Amino acid sequence: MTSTINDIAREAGVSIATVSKVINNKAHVSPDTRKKVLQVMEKLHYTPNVSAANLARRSSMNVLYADRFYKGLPYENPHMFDIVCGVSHELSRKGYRLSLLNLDSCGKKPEAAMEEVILSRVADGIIISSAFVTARMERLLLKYDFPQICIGEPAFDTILSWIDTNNTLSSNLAVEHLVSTGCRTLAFMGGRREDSIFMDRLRGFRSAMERRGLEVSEDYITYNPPDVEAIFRSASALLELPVPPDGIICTNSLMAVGAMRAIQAKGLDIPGQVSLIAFDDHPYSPMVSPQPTIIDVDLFSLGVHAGNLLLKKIRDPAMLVQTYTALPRLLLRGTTRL
Amino acid sequence: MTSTINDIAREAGVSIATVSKVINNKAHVSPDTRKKVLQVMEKLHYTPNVSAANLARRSSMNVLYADRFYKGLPYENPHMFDIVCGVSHELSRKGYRLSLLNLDSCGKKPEAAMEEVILSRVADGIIISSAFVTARMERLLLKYDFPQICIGEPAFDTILSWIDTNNTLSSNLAVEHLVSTGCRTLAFMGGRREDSIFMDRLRGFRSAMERRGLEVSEDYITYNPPDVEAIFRSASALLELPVPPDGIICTNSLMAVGAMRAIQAKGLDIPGQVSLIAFDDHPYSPMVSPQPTIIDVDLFSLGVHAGNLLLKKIRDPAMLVQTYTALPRLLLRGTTRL
DNA sequence: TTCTTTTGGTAAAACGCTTTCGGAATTTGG
DNA sequence: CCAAATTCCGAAAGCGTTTTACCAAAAGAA
Repeated sequence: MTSTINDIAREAGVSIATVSKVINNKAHVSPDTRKKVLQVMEKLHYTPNVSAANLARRSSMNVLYADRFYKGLPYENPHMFDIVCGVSHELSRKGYRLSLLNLDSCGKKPEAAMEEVILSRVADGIIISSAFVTARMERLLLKYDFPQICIGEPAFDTILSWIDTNNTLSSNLAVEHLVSTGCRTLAFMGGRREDSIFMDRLRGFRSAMERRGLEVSEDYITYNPPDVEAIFRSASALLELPVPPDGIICTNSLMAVGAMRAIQAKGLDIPGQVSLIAFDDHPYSPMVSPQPTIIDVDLFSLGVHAGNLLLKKIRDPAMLVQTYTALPRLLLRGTTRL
Repeated sequence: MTSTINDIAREAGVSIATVSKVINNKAHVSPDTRKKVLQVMEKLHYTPNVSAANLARRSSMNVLYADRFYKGLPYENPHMFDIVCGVSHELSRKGYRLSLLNLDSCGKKPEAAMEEVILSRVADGIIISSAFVTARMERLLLKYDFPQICIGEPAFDTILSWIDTNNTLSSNLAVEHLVSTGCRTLAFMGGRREDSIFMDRLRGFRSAMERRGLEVSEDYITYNPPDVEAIFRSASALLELPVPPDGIICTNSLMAVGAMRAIQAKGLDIPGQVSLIAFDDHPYSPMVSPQPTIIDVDLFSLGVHAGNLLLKKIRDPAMLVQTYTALPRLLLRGTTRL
């Protein structure tokens, strides 16, 4: 059927040990022999059997991305795929493969599924959504000293490695930009109180304001459900305040749309009378007019970074814990002044 | 270190052959022995080594999803991830794993990468984007009789298996809905002529119109670049025609936005004076007002179907070629009459 | 009873690699 | 020029499973 290392060895008149050395670019093979072996490999269309190599080498050249991959997920989390692409890109450049581990629909508890994965040696490391990183999960990963990177800072104190976006810095950047373009009264439109990402951004907002000696009244901070109409009302209320805001920070694009509609409904000019800045870019930005100024993060790069970090840990098990936060960037568009 | 099948056999006082039978749920093991072995496995936290099993069994319980996974991809193709999720979900339910094969950044030509993948036995089958299905690729897959499903109908006549959305039927559904809600003059806003998906939809549009005995003049068919301003002008031009359309079919959401702006700029009512229907739903639909009526496809299910079909082929190599087209669905929202 | 199946189990041979170890040949150093 | 080191290569021992071939004992069929 397909050729094996034995066929190559026989045909090239060498031992399989030598062929193995050629395959893995190891030393102690003369240029002539190497060339000969390579020719035969080429001729017989030889490709090493991955399972056999994995077994002998005690490694799979494989990494898992552990998360929930379910219906409509791009709707809930339209950005997650960007990270996956980044990881995959980096790994495949380095000769590794990325497999998806569906921690939801494999019929087992996440921790059980994880232990099985580790013991079965199906992967050399794992990239795991911090949504699945419980204390038990942490213990498991540490127990086996399994190379790992969490996507998102875990919700508890941990000594696992993680990477995340810098939400505090993002808020700071937003405030900085609004203030430097002349805004005096800032409002903040957040999501639900339970959502840590919003709360991080709110914390960042408060500290950024404080650092600049600007006062922040609770009246200018709103918490909104993911519903355009509710957001519209919430933004309208902000504009009714005795001193209405001249700069609004929206923690996502949906809020940006609701807020913009409210501003326009009041007949106010954007960015002439009210500036607006939103978090997270998305494919349909051009749909709104004027196009919103955005603070976001290059998630593809974040994925590349995660892959890179994990590979380092795999190659050097002694490597220490790492954390990394990606810097936000400002996409200057039409809803803030220059 | 971690326990092997030998440890289990010794501890349970049986041979490794018996343990193997227990692991794989095979016959010829007495209930008592089976129970005993299972207990020992549980006790020693035993999980079979995947590489060893793969090698012996000559299969990998792994499937590849071959496509381009690159920066900003969710922007170009925000729906692709939904398919991946569907495939992953179905496979993991059946005990298979899904790996991503980046046909772009692995440093080889797609065909070379594919041959390597097949020969290395790293996967039992492949799901491949038809963007990569060339004639050479087809020959390769057929030569090795490698289980495969194309995502999207290949651009040439092929005997490979594929699944796709039914663009013709989608157009038909759009026409049907518009006509049945009283529209008389329909316009069609397509993308670039090079893009097969648009052309399929256009073909479907023409035949649907013909079937109803409705005339379709070329004036009512536009080809647009992915740029809101251009789309806006194009839609405005449509509305300037001697007999302006009272129903517009937009082949994606961007066009819907451009068209809606043009209609509203003319002071016309949606859907009172002009109805509008667009292809493909997306996470930011609620951002536009009124929310567009949409024709789309459940891509997650399409992915599930693809995974299912591939698994069948893997388990029964004699299975014949299959094609499948997913039925579109109508999401009735605010831009068409009832 | 006697012959045939079925059941429960084992030993041993793959599966296709990597790696260690040792030996011969060659190069280097002093 | 000789000892020491280095290079090149092969034999053989794994790696941890699955599977085949075979055997004894039990069950069924006649």
